Amino acid sequence: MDDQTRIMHALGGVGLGVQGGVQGGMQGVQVAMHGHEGADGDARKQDIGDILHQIMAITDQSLDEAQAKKHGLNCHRMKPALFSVLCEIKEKTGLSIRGAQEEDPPDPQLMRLDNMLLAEGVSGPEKGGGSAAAAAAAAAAAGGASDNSIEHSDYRAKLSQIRQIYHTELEKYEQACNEFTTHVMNLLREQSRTRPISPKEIERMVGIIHRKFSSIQMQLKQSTCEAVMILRSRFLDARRKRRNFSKQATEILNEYFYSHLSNPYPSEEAKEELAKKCSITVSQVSNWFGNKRIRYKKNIGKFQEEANLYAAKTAVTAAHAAAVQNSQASSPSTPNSAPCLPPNVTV
DNA sequence: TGGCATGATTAACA
DNA sequence: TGTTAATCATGCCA
Repeated sequence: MDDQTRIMHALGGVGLGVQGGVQGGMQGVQVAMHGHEGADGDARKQDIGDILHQIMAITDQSLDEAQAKKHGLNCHRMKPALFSVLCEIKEKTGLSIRGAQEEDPPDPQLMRLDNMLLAEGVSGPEKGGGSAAAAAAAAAAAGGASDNSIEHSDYRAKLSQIRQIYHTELEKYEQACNEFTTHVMNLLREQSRTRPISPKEIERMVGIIHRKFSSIQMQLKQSTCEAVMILRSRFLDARRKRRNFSKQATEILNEYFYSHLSNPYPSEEAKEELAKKCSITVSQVSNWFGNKRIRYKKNIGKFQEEANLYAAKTAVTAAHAAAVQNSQASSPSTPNSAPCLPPNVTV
């Protein structure tokens, strides 16, 4: 590091390395201070040189010594002129540095995270404790399943919890960012009394701080998204929600299947009726019949026993119905009499 | 805990 | 659009 650069470093905290700027500045200092090049020019140059050397030496001194020296320099008669010229130099070079650091375009990853959090109802206005997408997904996944509402409310509660944590953390980050920014700005303002710091430089520093904090925020957003994804898969994935139908429902479906074995294709009306009886959805009935047909066809032998069982059951039911009908026809005055089963049928 | 049962999903097809 | 066939993922039981 050459002397001039060290001078500028000591003055501005930035290694400018712009020789023309420093030299021009030094001329400017002289012109500003004296307005002319006279006979005592050499002596004044020597004076400025002394000041600059004192400034340079500050960094090598102890705190107490430096403090005393700083006070002396602050009271020096040339300080205002030298300070304003150095500010001017720094402003010029600072602009050229900033030119190379244009505003970054919006990060696509951050945009994706923001969009997702918005869609899930984590960021933005609360959508009644959970997202519409989640509600739709849950409804589509479980249809009319009885425990759907319970699980969905559980999902909403968990999502709300994630949302709350996210906002608390976000608030903390913002507060920390503001506090840190204020702190740095105060420090810079304080330092601006002894070294040239332009408002634009402060602005740039604030930008750097904000960028650092937004990268931390991005991590928060990413982990929140992951949490939502896990929650979704845990609660809303239909395959995870598979529950065996009740024994009664399976019996009703099997009875229909085996009593229509020659054509096990229930009509839409029959499906609706079965769905109502079994407390399941029509599409669940369709799924059940689809699975049953293919599995029966694949292994008739295995299902034979079941088929016989349900055939017998159907026969009993039919006989029972017929008996009740006959009984009602012969003695209408005794509608509540015990069922009369055929002698060869055991229940 | 492994294996079977079973409900759901998906691609292909008529 | 409904069905088939394959497959997945979970539930259940010995």
